[in-house]
Order: sequence, then structure tokens, then C-alpha cells
Amino acid sequence: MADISARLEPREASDLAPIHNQPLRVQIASRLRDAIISGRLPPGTVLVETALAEQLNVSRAPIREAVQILENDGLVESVAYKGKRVKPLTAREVEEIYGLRELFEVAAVERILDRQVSVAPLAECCAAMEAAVRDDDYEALVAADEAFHRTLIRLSDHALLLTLWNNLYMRIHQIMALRNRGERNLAEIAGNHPPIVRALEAGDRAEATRLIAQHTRALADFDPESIAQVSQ
Amino acid sequence: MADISARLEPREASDLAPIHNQPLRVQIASRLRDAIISGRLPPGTVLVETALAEQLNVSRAPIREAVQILENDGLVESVAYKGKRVKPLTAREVEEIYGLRELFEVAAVERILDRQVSVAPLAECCAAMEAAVRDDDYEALVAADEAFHRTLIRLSDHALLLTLWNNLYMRIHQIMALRNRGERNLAEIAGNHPPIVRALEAGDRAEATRLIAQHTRALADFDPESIAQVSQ
DNA sequence: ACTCTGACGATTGTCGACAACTTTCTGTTT
DNA sequence: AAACAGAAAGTTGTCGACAATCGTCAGAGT
Repeated sequence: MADISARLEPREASDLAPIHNQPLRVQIASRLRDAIISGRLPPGTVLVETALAEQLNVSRAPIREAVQILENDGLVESVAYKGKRVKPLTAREVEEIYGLRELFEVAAVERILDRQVSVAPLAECCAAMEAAVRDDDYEALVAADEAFHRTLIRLSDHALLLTLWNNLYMRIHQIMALRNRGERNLAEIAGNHPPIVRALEAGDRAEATRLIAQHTRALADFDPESIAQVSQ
Repeated sequence: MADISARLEPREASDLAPIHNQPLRVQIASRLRDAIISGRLPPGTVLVETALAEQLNVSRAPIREAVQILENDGLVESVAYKGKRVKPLTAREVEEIYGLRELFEVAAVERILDRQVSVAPLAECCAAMEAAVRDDDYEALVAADEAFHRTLIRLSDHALLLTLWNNLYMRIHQIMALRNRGERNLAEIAGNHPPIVRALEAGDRAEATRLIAQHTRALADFDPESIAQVSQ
């Protein structure tokens, strides 16, 4: 975790890039969030305000606010007078998260079918996945997969659901990062998606919901015990 | 909004009550939340930190943190360098909230049936509702109704869902407070619930989900245009 | 009359310091 | 050796002050 250069200092003349200047709390929260969901800050890691402030070269105020954002995201929990820490993930919680994922995705599918929304954006995501498989690019595949599912929710045209999804997917991201990945067949993951799009295009509600639920359960059941368990 | 007496001052000898001492941000957030969902702070109300700090006789720090809690609750939105304000409620948003409510309650019903959980606590809530109707006590009826639906979610044994529900119901509470209430038949509201319990006891999945969805829609459709609309 | 520039007011953003609380360690007593 | 009292360290909680930013309004120039 490197230094944040944009401290409160006089602007230099050569400095004409920063049109959008986000508050420190947002920058810090983004960094910490990224570190948590990528697994670099594993569950149980204690986040001490003074230490973070010194490390990032800012005062404690924006640190506190950033950590509070993460707390409300559900990534951090508070242990009074001891420090906040990255929330440990229990098997139960992982199960619940994937349960919610299934609930949300099935609901999105139903809304899409109800409203006869065009699923062309989903087909694009599938194409991106296929390209990633051809290139054997794991990162690109993960990105395309995330885009597919977020697009699915977005197409359901329900802003609140999308908000909840973004939060949920953040934690799924974290879970995936903590898993022993690698031995999974890239083509297998990608191959799950086009049938879903076809079922949506065909208006086959039963098949579409069945496929999306099956896909979610396949992800949830993958190596369910590999989540790192932390104290308490 | 009265004064908060528990400022940072030396404890007096007579002061031996305060076993539970919550941080100011939590106390303040609770107060503000209550004021918002009860409609005393209607949508669009600007929350100025300095004004609140002076009013509550605390510094701006805990005010900021309290408002941030409400922001993450979805009750307050931020307008940079201009002040935060109570989030305006659009008809669209109200519709989405009730859509989520239906989604959650149907999911809870299905989980309860899947796991064959005892629904005795729900029957108790029904009894409380009947008593409230007999006494013509509107407040008690609302409380019992809230208890019924929270119990339904709780019985589904899904901690994350319950968390989301609590947040969702907060906003529903606000919506109801902003509506023109009164002409609604108390007995009618109460009467909707026992059939749901009976269907759950009978294990009749189709009937239980139908009834709970119908109940939610009845609540959503009640006077949908009476929500106070505020600028932007 | 219109437009642009500059200053002013209001509000949030950030900082450093101090207070309060909990936990832990250490020394003493039994 | 065990247990209790007290001190000490570490962390969060709160405060007051200053900096940065945005919107507005007055005034000068065209």
C-alpha cells in the first residue's frame, strides 16, 4: 500500500489533469476495498486507524470515514476499543451469499422476461468470454463473467436491485479470491452462459430460471470448504 | 430535537446509570433515522453539519459519522460541498422498494416451507394484531404488523436476508409515514395475515406465496401517488 | 443591456491534539 | 503458586481550528 500523493499541498502549475478530485475517504475506501476483495487483506486483518493514517500519510479523519464505508459494505466489522478488522467469512455466510445471488439472478431473469427486454448486451458479454477462453486469459474471463451477471441485473431495470447486487458481488469477488482457484476449466465456465441467453431470447421462463439457478449453485458448490477460516 | 446531555464532561458522583454508553454517532444516527422514517424530517430536508452540531451541542465529527451511517442506509444523499439532504422519494423508487419486499417475503416463505420451520411465532403476532384491532389501537397494530413480517423473515433463517429486510423496512416505514393514512380499515389489514399462517402450517406452497405476494401488492397499491414529491 | 471577472459567504474536507475506555502486563500479597 | 490491585500501553471517541471548494452576487467593462 503506497503513498497517497494528493495531500493538501499547493497545486503546481504543471498539474492540469485532475478534473475530478474525490474526497480522501473515497480514494482510501476504494483502495482498502480493492485490497480486501482481492484477498491481499485477508479476513481477520486488524485495521488500526493510526497505523493506516501513518501509512497513507493522511490524518485519521478520512481513514475513519473510509473504514466506516467498508463497514457498511459488510467487509469490515468493529471490535470495540480493539480495532476494526476485515470480517471473517464463515461457511454459513458464504452459503447465504450464494443463496441471495440465486434469488437476485432468478428475479432478474423473470423481470427481463416480463418486460421483454432485449438481451443483446448479454450476447456481447458471451462473445467477450469466448475471446478470453481463446486467449487463455483468466483475468479477462473473470471480468467478462462479472460483466455478464451485472448486465443481467442491469437489464432487469431495477436500480435498487442493482445496488444490492453490486454489494453482493463485491463479497463474491472476495470469496473467489480466497478460494483455491486454478484447476477450473475456463471453457466450462464460459460455456454456461450462452444457453441462458438463448433461453431468454426464446422466452422460455422455466429453462432460463433453471439454468441461472444451476449456474449459481455450481459456483457455490465449488470447493466450499476452501474459505480461510479466521479466529472467532 | 432536544439536547444530548452526554457530552464529554467529567462524570459526576451521582451519575451511576449509564451502563451502556453508545458512541455519539450511534445515538445521533438513531435520532435522525427516527426523525426521517417518521416523516418529521421530510425528503429534501437539508442536513447541515454545523447546524446539527450546534443544535445537538456536539462537535461536527460525530455528526458527520452519523449522517454517513444514514447515507449508507439509503435515507440521505450527498450533494458535494452543498450539504446532505434527506433523499427524495420518487414513485419509481417506492415501486422498486415494494418489489423487493415481495421478492424477499416470497423467498422467506419458500425457505420456511423447505425447512419445515414452526410458524408459531407468526401466530403470536396475529394474536397481537387482533388485540390491537379490538382496542382500536393503530400504533399497536402497526407494531404488530411490523413484528409479523420481521418474524417471517427471521424464521427463514437467513441472517443476510434479515439485514437487508431491516433496511428495506426502514424505508417502507418512511413511505407509510408520508402517506395519507387513516381511512384504512384496521380489521382488513389484520385479517390478511392469519390465512398466510394457515397456508404455511398446511405446507401449501402455492397458496402461501400467492397470499404473501397479494398482501404486499395491496400495500404497495394503496394510494401510490400520495408520496410527497420533492425537487429533483 | 449583457457578459465576464473577482470577491464573499456558506459548507464540506482535513488536520492535530486530547479524552475515555479497554486490555494487558507487572508487581505485590496471600 | 495463585490471585488480586494498580499502572501502563494502545485504540477509538471527540473536539476545535483551518483549508478547499462551490454557488452567488456585485461591479466593471464592452
